[in-house]
Amino acid sequence: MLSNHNANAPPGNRVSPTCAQDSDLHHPDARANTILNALSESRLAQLLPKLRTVELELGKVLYEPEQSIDYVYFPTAGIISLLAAFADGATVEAGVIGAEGMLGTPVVLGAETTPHQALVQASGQAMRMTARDLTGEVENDGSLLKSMLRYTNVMFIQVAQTAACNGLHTIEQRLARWLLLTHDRVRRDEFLLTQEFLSRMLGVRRAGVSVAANNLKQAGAIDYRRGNVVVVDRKRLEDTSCECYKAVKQEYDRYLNI
Amino acid sequence: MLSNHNANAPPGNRVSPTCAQDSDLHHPDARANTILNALSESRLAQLLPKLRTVELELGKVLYEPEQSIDYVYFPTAGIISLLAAFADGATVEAGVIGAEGMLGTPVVLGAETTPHQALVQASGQAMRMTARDLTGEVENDGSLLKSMLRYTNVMFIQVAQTAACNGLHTIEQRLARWLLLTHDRVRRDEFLLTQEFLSRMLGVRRAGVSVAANNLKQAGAIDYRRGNVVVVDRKRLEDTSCECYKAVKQEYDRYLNI
DNA sequence: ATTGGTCTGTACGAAATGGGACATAATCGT
DNA sequence: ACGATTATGTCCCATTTCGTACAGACCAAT
Repeated sequence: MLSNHNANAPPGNRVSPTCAQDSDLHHPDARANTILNALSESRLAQLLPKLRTVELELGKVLYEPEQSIDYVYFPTAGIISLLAAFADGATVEAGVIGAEGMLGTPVVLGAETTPHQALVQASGQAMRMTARDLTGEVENDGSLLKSMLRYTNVMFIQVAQTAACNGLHTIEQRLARWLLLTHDRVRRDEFLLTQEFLSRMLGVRRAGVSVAANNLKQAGAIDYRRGNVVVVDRKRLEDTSCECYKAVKQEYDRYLNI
Repeated sequence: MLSNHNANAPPGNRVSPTCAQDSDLHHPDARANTILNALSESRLAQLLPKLRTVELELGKVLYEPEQSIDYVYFPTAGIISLLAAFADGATVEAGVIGAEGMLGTPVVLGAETTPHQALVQASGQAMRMTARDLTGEVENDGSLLKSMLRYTNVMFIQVAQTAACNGLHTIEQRLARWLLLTHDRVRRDEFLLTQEFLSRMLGVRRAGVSVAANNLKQAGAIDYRRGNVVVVDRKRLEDTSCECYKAVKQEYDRYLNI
């Protein structure tokens, strides 16, 4: 689930997982993921033998474009980016996935491959299941499917908003938005992030990121020091960002609260 | 289904619907839509009482942002655009829907509203069903759901590619791509289209569209005259467009041929 | 034919971004 | 401590796009 940070919250604090559906947390790992957490205790218990906890290592590529999908991932911490890659090596992020969702929606939708690259943007852990197992489990019982489809809907909304945002807004606005998306999911005020990496997420030059990041730094919104970003003033970030952030956040909040 | 046009095809020709699953076309209207056409004759017969043919009138708004979805539409001819709208009145197209798909995927995914505007971009017809009926039908039998989910997957891919495209490519490239997307779906070489309209689809100034369209005209790719576009040399359009067109086309072809 | 509305081509300066390069600063490994 | 590596800030110039404006072209109705 996405955290609601206060401005100037102390760095390094962690928001404890809330709103577990069943009060007895027999499966704390799985329950940290919103999709799995939506399942009944018994349904989750059925699933657990097929789920395995794996580390999400920073920079690791989980899906390669046009290759078959072997596993789906339900993150419990960390962030995964979905990237469009081009022949000339350019990349642009289409969407971002945290503990509120899953990597592998194409499997749910009946596809066996994806044209996108999936990349760990912030390290963490995930519950992993084979695509084959997932397909089988969906046949058994509809609750998991429903949970995943509801997530697919907000993910679609996020990607659609990114399409509009990339066309209309400045690098600085988009950077602020991107940092907010990350802040929500990483649930820390400090995270690792080079400008080179950011430039490949936003699909712009690194020099452009450098200028934009510096502006945010001068404005007191963030602190930036050699691959280490600290969100200093979240409110200011929100003010700098375009309305795209709030529009999508609203949909995610609705998704999380139903 | 999307037509495969030859360059310089005579204007006004129509590609007859192909690959109907059942040889006896008892429901020619419905069978013109790829999703409905994927259904068995008996399953389609069950559905027909709840489907009604409606006109898609040019410029008509089918969904308004944040309002509840009353109907889903399976186009048999014509095009529907999915738009992101902003507070200052700006709009950008996130995706485009023709007879290969449907408007209303959020209903399939369990949502009751959509943040997007849906707008008829090219007139035609659609089979319409209430969102409530659709939800009920999905419970009955999985074949319709599977068909719709497979479409949702390619739609997602289209939107993701649009996100990348809007960030990386020039107005001229994006315009060429947009015309190709329209050409595939309208199945005519000539269609109605003002530059003002195009500017709201691409999220750029009308003056920018004017220059780009003129370049395409000078290059002999299209003819353009007061809201009337003619695709003269499709190959040239494809060469002008970015790789985004072919990347998505490939996914749609795969979707259509399975 | 005239008129009014719509659509299109074009112009100008301003702003944003790209392509490419380089110097500086921080960090790491030895 | 020191050199190598990596990350960042900055610069120049070219290109693209924006914001705005205006005139010409086309069309429809009178």
